Amino acid sequence: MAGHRPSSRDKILAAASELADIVGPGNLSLDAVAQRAGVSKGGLLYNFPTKAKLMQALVQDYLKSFEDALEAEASKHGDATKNSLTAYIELSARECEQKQPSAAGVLAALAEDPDFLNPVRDFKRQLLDRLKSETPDTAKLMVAFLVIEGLRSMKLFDMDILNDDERNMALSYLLGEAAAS
Amino acid sequence: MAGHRPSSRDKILAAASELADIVGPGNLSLDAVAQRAGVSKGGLLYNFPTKAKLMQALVQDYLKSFEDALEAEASKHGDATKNSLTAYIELSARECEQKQPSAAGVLAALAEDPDFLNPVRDFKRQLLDRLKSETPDTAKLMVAFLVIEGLRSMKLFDMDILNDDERNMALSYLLGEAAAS
DNA sequence: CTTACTGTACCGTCTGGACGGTATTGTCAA
DNA sequence: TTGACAATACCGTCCAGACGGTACAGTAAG
Repeated sequence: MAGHRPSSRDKILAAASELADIVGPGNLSLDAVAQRAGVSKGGLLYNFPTKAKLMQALVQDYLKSFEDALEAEASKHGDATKNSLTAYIELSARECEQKQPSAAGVLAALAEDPDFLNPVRDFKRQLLDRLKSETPDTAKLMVAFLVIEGLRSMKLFDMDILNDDERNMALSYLLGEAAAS
Repeated sequence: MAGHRPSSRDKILAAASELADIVGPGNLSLDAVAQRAGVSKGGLLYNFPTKAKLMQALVQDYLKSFEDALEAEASKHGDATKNSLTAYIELSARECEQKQPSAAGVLAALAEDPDFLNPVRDFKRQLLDRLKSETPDTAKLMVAFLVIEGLRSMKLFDMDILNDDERNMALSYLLGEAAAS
């Protein structure tokens, strides 16, 4: 009762992501998710009537946390001391350093059916459009956006190709270019 | 060893990639692959004793075609009229425009077990090291490398977030920066 | 009475892979 | 030349188990 109780729904979502990370994105079974979430299978299916619904929720959850982080960043220095591209780069740099378990859930959704990623595509296109309207140099924006996508994909695949120095080099280059705009 | 006419092996590999693209990376079954390749399941299992071996071959195949393209690019203008980073950017730009079905096979391997991507990581790290030794400005190299990774990941996920103009803007910016090094 | 589950039993389907068989092509001693 | 054998490259069937999903009776809390 005391504190914030994690709902079954949240426990299931977290368990699904963690499990996807452990067993591989394509080997996620409802039985295993229910067990890890400390929920009966009937309970899981009460919250998510089908596996597809679970996958959609996993993606929505991922997008939601992304959106929240963006909003938090925006309200932190709400006025125009920094341009929005700079804010986005800094946010992404910070996200790069911490691991985000929910990403594995997105991969599980992808494995099930690539169409589950459509909301991600739409979200990113919207984000890019917003950035575009607030950034004078489109070429530099594209470069920055793509660098961050590259970084994000590496993290998604858990491929630590770059070391910290190399990552920071790219990021600070971007920040310099963004400030010069 | 390697036959000239399309061997069963090659047909199976192609069928697997195509099918992964159709049914989703995580829903690839040996039966379906065999059927599409025009081979019996026994025949498939003769060429690839386990599903894991198939997945490994899919990844190797992908890497091989990547490697071949790089080598072809290098021998095309073998001497130092262009630096190697410029060559890599141009190659990637060209790859961006054509669709590559083998990418779906890589996703299937990922869905099965993320560790199957280890050879990809190693290959890319090696590539980056080579580029690093031949490129004076490391920061610009990192930016270029990451932009290309971003582009590649979008293609992998079949997310056409950017239009041609936007893509070319980023690419020509990179080319300009690379030439200035 | 409703909400939010638990727990168990069950169903039809699909899956990886084992296995035994077979046609074709070499290899090689007599 | 021939007959015996072996290797290659598959085919087709079968199976134990896992899977998503259904059904339903029970229950504890508000």
